[in-house]
Amino acid sequence: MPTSKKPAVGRAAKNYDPSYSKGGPKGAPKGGSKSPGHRGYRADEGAPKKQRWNADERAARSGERSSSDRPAYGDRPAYGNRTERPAAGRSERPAYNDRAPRTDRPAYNNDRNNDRPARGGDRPSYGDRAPRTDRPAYNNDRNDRGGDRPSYGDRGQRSERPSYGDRAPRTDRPSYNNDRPSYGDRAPRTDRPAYNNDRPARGGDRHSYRDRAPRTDRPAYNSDRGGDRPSYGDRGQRSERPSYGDRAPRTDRPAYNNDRPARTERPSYGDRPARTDRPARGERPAYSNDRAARNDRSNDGGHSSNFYPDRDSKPKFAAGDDVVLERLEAIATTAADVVGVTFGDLGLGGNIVRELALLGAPSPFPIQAATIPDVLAGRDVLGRGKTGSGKTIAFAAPMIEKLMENNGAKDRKMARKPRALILAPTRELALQIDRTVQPIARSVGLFTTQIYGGVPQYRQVSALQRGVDIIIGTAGRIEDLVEQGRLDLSEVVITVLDEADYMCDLGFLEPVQRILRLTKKNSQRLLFSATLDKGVASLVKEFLTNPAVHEVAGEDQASSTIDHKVLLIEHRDKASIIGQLVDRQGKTLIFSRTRAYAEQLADQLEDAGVKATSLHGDLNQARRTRNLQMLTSGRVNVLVATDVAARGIHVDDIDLVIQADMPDEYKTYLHRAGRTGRAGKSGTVVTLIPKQRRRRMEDLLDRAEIDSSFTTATPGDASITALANL
DNA sequence: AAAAAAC
Repeated sequence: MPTSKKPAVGRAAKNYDPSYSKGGPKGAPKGGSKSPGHRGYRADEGAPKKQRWNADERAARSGERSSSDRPAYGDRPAYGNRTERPAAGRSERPAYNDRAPRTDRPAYNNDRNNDRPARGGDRPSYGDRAPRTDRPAYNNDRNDRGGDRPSYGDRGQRSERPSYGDRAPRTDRPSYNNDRPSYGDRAPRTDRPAYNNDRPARGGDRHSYRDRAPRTDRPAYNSDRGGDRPSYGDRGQRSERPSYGDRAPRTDRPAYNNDRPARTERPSYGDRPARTDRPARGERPAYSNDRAARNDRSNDGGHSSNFYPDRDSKPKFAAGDDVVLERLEAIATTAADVVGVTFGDLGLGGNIVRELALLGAPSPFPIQAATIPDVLAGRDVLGRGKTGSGKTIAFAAPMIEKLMENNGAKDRKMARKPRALILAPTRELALQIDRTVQPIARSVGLFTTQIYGGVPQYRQVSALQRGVDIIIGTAGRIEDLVEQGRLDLSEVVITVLDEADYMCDLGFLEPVQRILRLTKKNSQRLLFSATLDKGVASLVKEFLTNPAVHEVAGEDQASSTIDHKVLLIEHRDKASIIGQLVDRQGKTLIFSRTRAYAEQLADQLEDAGVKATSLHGDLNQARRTRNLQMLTSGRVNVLVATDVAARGIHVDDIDLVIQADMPDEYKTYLHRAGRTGRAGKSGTVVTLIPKQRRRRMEDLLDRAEIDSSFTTATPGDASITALANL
């Protein structure tokens, strides 16, 4: 019985007001009541003048709330009702205010303003949001759009904004507010061109597809909505509902507790013998650059026979060891092989070729020329091309061509099962891949959707219900939807693993295996990575058949446009040295080993007046998406990230990568470094280490086959200012 | 250590 408060408030009564349970009748005045029986009553504090609790009070008391007062939300973990809440509910929104702050409360200080960007100009269009009835339209899977408006925290507060004043505690916010005005333009996202730049794949001079942005035919949704089916009449409304997506992020909350101290020093691995079982580059079998020879290699079978490591050698590759696995024996393609070859020559159809040109890829890069014919031929393919060499198009374009050939766009029936799957290790990467894949797919009438966590699932699910052909996503949510019976992978005939070697890492391998087992047996699988090695052997063995292995010749340190420097520093100087390095014009990406340190460092830089933000797994997806976008758009010059940003992420014009903590693995080094020096531009990688790490660092660089200078540095040294002036 | 799920 609702009026029986006993059970519902057991905890509250104990903690707050023992007399409460005897209390007054239900239906008493709202919070701040003068009724002694009501929980809002505060005899000692002139209730009348206390209109409303401020954030602190709410935080302090939120745990004591009686669910019977707010039956709808009491312990509601999900926001289920929220979506149904009638417009009227909005006037109640004050209640919501409490909730938002709550989520972050434990880590109030960490909660760098990032989360409230949206507040001001973002929501100008709220008024027209009215058409709630058209909600079905939500289908539009505008995933990453949602990202912009992280928390409904801002939502409710809208009308109550005045009360913001009480929120005092967030003193760290100041600079943010200043930026905020410019947020206004965010909503329409006309500035999105930046998105297009994200396409990781294209190196070279093609990074200029930004000009392509104004694709008026699908302006805003370009990247996100898997379902941007034109046939969906609701399109128009979309712009008015930009907001919903972000609600979900609450799930990230618990993670905030990590106040673990940033560990910058790891015990000691130094004694691990440097493994050099990798054959020297030169020893690799002679490349057959001959196209004809390559074409009939289908019967060579040679690659796969010695592809797997010896069984007894496996234990050597224990997790945690940074070892260089044997290279895959690959067919190498050189740039010279590709001269004069067009995408059409490789077997792609007219629509796709045209779309690629629009994307800024008029002719194939070596890795694309190498893998496209084999993918079209239906073979399993392993592809290795250095960071930014065009791997996304290398698998995406032929994959789409194949899907189209087999019954392609004719099959538009609702709830058709997806026929292709692209798996990525991080959500940002999945998003980015979709930005490349979707336009190509759309050019031939195929549809894509993103399936990744951290955002509400309903848009993803409804996209699936409408029917999509290509799924791009991360492992967790994909498995989740499969378990819910909302996603059926049994018709998937092409599966791509991007960053395949990483997907074989501890923690990723098993989910990936489970997902692959759900796809059609003996279907086509494509594995790509810049650091593809025999670490993928277990996957290859179970899921691939006689794979063709491709790489691009001549991709070594000598051909790199990246300059590497190691600074030997005192640990206590680290922050000030970073501050000095970052005092410059270009975009800088800083890698930290832990989320907490990334957050802390970003805070420190901001405090020092640097426009900086962070990217790591402790942020909700909305903030992740937005913070990355802030670097892309140039709103900040500095992004401090964990290794979540190490792989695949493409941001134009990052010219300096700073490793505030050295990476554990040589592969991580290569991927982090690969965020710069893209598109043939020059870039610099600076790694800060205490001098006792020098030996380990040298070993790591050896494994990565990188030459680097080592310089002892203290704050203010010329070596540092020189770097800052690059 | 980080990443990846949570209507």
